[in-house]
Amino acid sequence: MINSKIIKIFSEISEYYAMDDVPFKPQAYEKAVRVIESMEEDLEVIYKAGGQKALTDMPGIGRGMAEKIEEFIKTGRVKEHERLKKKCPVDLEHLTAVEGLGPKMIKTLYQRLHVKTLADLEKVIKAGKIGKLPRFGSKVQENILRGIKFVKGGQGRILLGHALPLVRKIEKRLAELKETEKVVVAGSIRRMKETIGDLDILAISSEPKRVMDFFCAMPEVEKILAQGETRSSVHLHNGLAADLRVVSQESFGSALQYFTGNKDHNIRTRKIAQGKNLKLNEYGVWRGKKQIAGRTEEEVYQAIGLPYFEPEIREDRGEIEAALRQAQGKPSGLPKLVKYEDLKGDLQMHSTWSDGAYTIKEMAEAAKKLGRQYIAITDHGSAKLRIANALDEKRFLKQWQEIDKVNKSLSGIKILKGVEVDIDDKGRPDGLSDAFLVKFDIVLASVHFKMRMPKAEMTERIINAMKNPHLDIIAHPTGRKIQSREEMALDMEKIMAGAKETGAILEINAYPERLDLNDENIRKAVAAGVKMSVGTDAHSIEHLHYLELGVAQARRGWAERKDIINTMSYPELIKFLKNQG
DNA sequence: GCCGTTTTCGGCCCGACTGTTTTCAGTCG
Repeated sequence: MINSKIIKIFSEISEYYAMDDVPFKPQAYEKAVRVIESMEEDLEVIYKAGGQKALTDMPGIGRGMAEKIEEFIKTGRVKEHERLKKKCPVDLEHLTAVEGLGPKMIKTLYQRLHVKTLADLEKVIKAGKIGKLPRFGSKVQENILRGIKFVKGGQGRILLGHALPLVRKIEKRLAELKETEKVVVAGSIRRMKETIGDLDILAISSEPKRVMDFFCAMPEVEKILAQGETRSSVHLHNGLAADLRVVSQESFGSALQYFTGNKDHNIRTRKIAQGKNLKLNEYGVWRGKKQIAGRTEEEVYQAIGLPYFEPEIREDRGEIEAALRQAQGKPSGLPKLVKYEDLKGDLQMHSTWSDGAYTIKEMAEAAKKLGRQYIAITDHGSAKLRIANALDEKRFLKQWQEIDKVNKSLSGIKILKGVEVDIDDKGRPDGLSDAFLVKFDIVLASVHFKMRMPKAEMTERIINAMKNPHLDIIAHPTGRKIQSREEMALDMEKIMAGAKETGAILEINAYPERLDLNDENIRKAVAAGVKMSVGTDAHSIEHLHYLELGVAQARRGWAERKDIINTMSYPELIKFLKNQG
């Protein structure tokens, strides 16, 4: 996969052009970086399949960049990048990560003091050499030192599921202030992106100063980066940066629209406004100096001739085009996204019978409290019994007795007898016979070992599992763990075609580290007409909340209610699973 | 450097905050 290398090279080219005030090129390279960051396919594969043409078909990639990608594939380098790097050979990746340090300052530091790395930078500041440079006063030095510390603290993006509890706590606390009329968390949290880089909080208040004072004094705040009347920025102890913006009622909708993003969606909407001789900014939609919209997002979108977009799909991944098609009465418009409350049950969780922390009864009671109508207990089944305390046929028979008992004693929730069975390297269920599997209400198949097989064999392995009529769902189909384990090598086109043909269901595993399928693969499944299920993979009652994360990814993947099987009622689902075989 | 149902040339989203610049550059989102 060469994408990360191209991303690094293009980012650096962008910074170098910015150092020299080259107009427009930096933004062009930045845009291309965002596009490449959000794609899954390997640029090299795309190039090998379709040459430069296939590359320039991507948004933001034109001839110049396609040539550079080609050059990198052929020679392993990009001459223009090397030329620029030679002029200013510095560790851009880490220097630019320092808050408040941009290309101009990095250039000055290199030219005047030969600063190349974070260590160099720390050294010259501590040696008192930096104060002689223009625009490097004591405050700047202090901020840079703090920024270096922050970068070294391993600052990265945080998993959505890990950030949400704190975010909601802060949101609630601000909302309860008497000085605030409304508080909403915007940004990637509102879009429910799988990882988030910072918090963007928006508030309506007629006393912004007091709200800002309160915000900056919260116990989670480690350092105040900026504090103004309309915007404040802080670093939190957990490594997240948080921004609070206070806006007026009249501008709340446009501010929410703007700070929800993403950036490319916003650029598109602003251009569309421009095309109608309007201006869209965070204060409203303007015709000349007259504000014509801004109180609500619906109003803002309407004013520029667009429908409302659910936050989860605001990624400039075709939603604007779909809306425009819809406006012209053409097919393939915006989807009617599955709703959070459409989910009736949870189709993967574990109990004390295998590696869960709570009994079947405790899980069922907790799920009922969350409004689930049914759950599937899917304890591990495998010949490799030592793994995750997996069950054999004998123990399953005992476990079923317990499920029957709990089903009798609990009203208002149904428990399905399920299993998450390992599949071997040929896609065969490991340790449980077909004659036994058929007795379960629902069977999940998953890969837990030999995850590094070559692409063709791994794809074959999964498709073989799909062909087995006793296996209903492929659990966490790609095996990835966000920020820690790569996806297994799979030909997703073939996987989708295989699922469509066999009627196999692909799981959207809602566990924060997994979110697997991810949003883009969900989109492919939707397009292929493949059904999906959402399961929390809960190992404790606290994890049952994760269902929301899975639905969020389904929404980000443009899934509708019909695409997700656990939007069905219990009787519908049982009938559906029986027909599946 | 990219892009195009008003364009293959002439545009390119827009504003807040900081610091030390006495009028604005740099950075960020």
